[in-house]
Amino acid sequence: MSKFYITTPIYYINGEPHIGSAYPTIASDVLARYHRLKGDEVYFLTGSDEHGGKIAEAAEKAGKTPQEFVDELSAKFMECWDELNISNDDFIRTTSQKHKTGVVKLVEKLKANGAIYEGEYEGYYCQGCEAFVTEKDLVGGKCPTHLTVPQMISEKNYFFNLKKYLPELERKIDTGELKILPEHKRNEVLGLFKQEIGDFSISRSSLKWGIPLPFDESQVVYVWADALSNYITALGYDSDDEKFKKFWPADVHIVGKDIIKFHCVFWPAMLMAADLPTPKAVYAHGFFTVDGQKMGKSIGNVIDPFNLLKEFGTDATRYLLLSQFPFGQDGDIKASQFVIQYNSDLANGIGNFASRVLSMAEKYFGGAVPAKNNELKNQVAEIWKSYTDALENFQVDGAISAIRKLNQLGDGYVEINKPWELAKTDETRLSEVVYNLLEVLRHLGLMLYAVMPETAEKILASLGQQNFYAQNFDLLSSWGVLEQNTKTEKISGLFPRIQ
RNA sequence: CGCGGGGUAGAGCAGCCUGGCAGCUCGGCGGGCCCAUAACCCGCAGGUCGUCGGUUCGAGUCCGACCCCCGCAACCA
Repeated sequence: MSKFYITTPIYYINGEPHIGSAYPTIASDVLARYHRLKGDEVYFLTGSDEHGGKIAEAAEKAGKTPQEFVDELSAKFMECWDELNISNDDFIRTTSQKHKTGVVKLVEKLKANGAIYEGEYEGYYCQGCEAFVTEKDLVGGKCPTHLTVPQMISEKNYFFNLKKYLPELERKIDTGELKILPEHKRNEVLGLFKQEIGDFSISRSSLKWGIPLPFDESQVVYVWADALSNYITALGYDSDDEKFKKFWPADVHIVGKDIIKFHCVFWPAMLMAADLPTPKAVYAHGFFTVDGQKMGKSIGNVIDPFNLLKEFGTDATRYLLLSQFPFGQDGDIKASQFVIQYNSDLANGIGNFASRVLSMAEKYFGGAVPAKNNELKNQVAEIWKSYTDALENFQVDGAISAIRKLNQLGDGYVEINKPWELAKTDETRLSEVVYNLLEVLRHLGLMLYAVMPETAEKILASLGQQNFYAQNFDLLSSWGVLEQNTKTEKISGLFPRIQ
């Protein structure tokens, strides 16, 4: 039994949870559930990034203190994950005491190891925003919100000596000691090393809403040093030694492609500087457009996960989001496609298959599993292989393809064998066919568990397999687990059609 | 010369790394079936794979040039 530590990004909560944060969270949940089913000891972490100027600003706009503001929003995120049936083991908040002490210890360690030096940060500073702005933010040389010309000022900052760690880091990425996936993202990161990568500042004096720097309390730990640390502070870096030792390094950080550089360069370098192992893999997922356009409030095409949940329910929402395009690539989501796909894959596909198979068992055998038969053993084993291969490589969409294939195998098998005719002519053959169908349904349920846990449980329960996750996975995924005379029960309305 | 993604059937996508029958889902059309959630199965139509050139016995795939679209990202460290 091995361990599996998987993380999502921690979301910057200056707004409500939306589909952009739900997507990687669901995908990570699928991977976490798969590994648990396999028997791995899993630690699945998500959380919220709650410091920084933007949050202070948003809080002020809402007439709240920053702490009140993030308390409310982080609760919203937790509620959303709860409704999506996310099985995270912890939800790390960067304003939590556990995190703060961890960050302080990490920064002290970096300082002690000589990885931090004092320097000057130069940039345009907008008095109105009370923050540094980049030239890109300016409109006609002025701050777009305050319509003033920002001043070029410099302040004392503490810098992280990134350069010192780059050659060793490049080697790790090159040799695959730190895997960056998908492949093209790895090339992108290696490309960064060919350009100049400058040291970055890990503190700010102009910010108030953050963690005070232990060796200079006039400064605050700058966001990235603060946020990235969550992956170790959640495990109790320097406070809960046992948990930390057991799960660190992370097996995979699931990240958005916008934050690759921070996760593949800054973060591993910081870890190296603190004498800690680097993560085994960073997996970057893609972004999506909605109906061909970038999702945005101004366009009005934002998809709210709570609305999807209301319309389709937890399991279908999970399925629909993950099946739009390959995980790890960009793609487009069409709102109109959801209903179509729900009906075809879930109602007509999985729901109907479960329904037809279980009612045959009921009708022809009085709801008892007939004698075993191995006719579909090899075909199902092959589909399992594509399923596990996909998930071992974080290809969540590949698992969905395997599920579809198994569903098709089952439906096709019904047509070929025509049980309704066998019922009149050949009782023995009928029992073989129905056994095979029930066993296919069991495998389908098992494969569904990672993606649609509630549906999986319903299907497996209908076959008398309530305690499936407590069992040995190799056995469980092999053919012929369903014992003769096991009681079956019909399910109704697994996925009712949507008109 | 900032960086990245992309252009393959009516729609959405895979295939390209590692060249060898152009594939999947939805939709359309036709047929079959009656176990099932008006579900399921089979077949058909539909593509000069963005353009031009090159390499090759063979190019969607490799090389070069060009055209066009999108993003720099989830509301913004």
